[in-house]
Amino acid sequence: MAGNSGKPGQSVTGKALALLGAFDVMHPRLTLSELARRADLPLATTHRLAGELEAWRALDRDDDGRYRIGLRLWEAGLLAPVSSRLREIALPFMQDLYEATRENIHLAVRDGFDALYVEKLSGHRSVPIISRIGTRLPMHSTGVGKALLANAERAFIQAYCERPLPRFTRYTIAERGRLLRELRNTVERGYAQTNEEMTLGSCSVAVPVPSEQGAPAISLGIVVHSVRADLPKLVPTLRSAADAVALRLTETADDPAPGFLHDLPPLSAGNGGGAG
Amino acid sequence: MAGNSGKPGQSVTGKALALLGAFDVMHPRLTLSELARRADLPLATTHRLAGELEAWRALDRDDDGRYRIGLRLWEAGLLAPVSSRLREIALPFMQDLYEATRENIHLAVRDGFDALYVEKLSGHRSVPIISRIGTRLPMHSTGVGKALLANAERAFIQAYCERPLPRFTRYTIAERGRLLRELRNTVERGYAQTNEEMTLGSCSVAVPVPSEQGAPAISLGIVVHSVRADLPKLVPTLRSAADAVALRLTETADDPAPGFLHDLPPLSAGNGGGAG
DNA sequence: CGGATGCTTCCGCTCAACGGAAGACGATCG
DNA sequence: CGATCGTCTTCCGTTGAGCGGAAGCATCCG
Repeated sequence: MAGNSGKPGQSVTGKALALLGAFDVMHPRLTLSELARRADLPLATTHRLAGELEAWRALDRDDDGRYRIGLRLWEAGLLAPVSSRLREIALPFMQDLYEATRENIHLAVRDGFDALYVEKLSGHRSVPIISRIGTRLPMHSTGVGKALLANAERAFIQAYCERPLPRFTRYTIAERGRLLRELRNTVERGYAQTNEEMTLGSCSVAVPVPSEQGAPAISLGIVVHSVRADLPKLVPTLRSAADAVALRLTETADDPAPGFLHDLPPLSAGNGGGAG
Repeated sequence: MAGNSGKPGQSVTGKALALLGAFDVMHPRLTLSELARRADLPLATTHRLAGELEAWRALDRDDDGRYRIGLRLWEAGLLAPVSSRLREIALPFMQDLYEATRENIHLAVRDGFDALYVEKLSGHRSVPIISRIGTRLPMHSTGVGKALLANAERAFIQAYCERPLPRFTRYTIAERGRLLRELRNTVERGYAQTNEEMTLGSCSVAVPVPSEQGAPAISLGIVVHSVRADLPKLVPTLRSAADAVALRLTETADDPAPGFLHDLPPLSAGNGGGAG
């Protein structure tokens, strides 16, 4: 870097991004030293860069001096297509599903080898589960995950199965052969199902959201208490919601800015300009 | 910058952030040239930096080469307290409100002179309105905004009123004196109300979420068709939801990572490390 | 085919970025 | 109360990462 020591070859941008990447669900608040350690950067460097990020409000500071992800970064992130298009379109349908069941409703996309949770609705009556928006869970142990995996390309499924398959409960399908069979069943049935495979006490059904070749894979699912035996009954409702989402997605494929957005009123804050 | 021309005094980090800041609701997809123009950077510089951001997946590219906000940035943004704490806590209560009314439910915080929408629930039966998660609307013309403004410090209200007050419909309260009177009423009543002040055809009620001194100001509101005359009837429900949210917020004030998060399973993708 | 527009690569110059070191601060301990 | 430790902040001389104009491509259009 433009400097006189340290390991060369890392760009400033890379370092700044490493700082952002130092935060995760388990570590949403970090002291300067923790930040430096986790991003693997010298303290002085971390201090300077974090200061710039803070000035732009990509980071915020707590009263106790800890760093957190800032409002401005949150705002920017919401412009990602998963949120500004997919979530926006799917939400009303998910609400319908919620009204019908009052259970956890999940919307996930495939990203790498994970199911990435894009939206989750849950009320006070829903089973508490670990999924959260923006987190990743494995594809072989979750409903939405299985729906995504079962409908992926053959080579992808193969690659997935060749990796270690973590086991979470005694019901998790962690054996290659069984998983492959399960996935074939899933495709035939047209929907995925889990029974206490991620968490004891909860089970789920999920369906793929039909998508064109090349478009990101999406799925929609419901998680309920394992005592409910009539899960498959929910499948038709689920499927019609998924189909409706797919339809809206193709209909609005090339809207520049989604929805009915006339010009927004003049804003005031949060436009602090570049740091420097 | 470490370079040989251009306007000095701008840091690399500042430029990278300027690129992120070039995206907004009206411009969620940008070509390289647009990006360069909007961020006010030379094309070559934009190209290089955008490339690094893309490598980290802070940006993505469309099939047609346009840049968009990337998944990784979206994930990072979700770690901001507004999302990972406030939204997480408020959502079930908002669901209850939605079940009871099937109307638009809004959660907003005060940021600068704007009401920043943190969460919005709406189903197919709700009035379509322009609010979206992550967008800002003025405080004098929206329900949640008035609830925030009315309960702000005296000096802040003063400062707000001295700025121009944009008018959106013929019902918008755009006169200083009337606005101040309206805000006093709001405080006395204990809830804010709007009647077609932002959009013709819709009106709203909102209440502040009680918060400690120094904590960010939050409010909760409902937007309905203007034909519904019984809006104030909703206030008690709304208020008890707001109180419940406030209580949960103080109860969980210093949880490190929210909720019941045992260690997450091993992730695979989306951890591409720094760009270089 | 000429001209306009937009994307990508090249490359030598230079100053922004670097980070060790030292100072300030605060908490804990004997 | 002085010593020790951990954390945060500032300073400053050195240098290679970043710079961006310019040239090269790729499309599109009349």
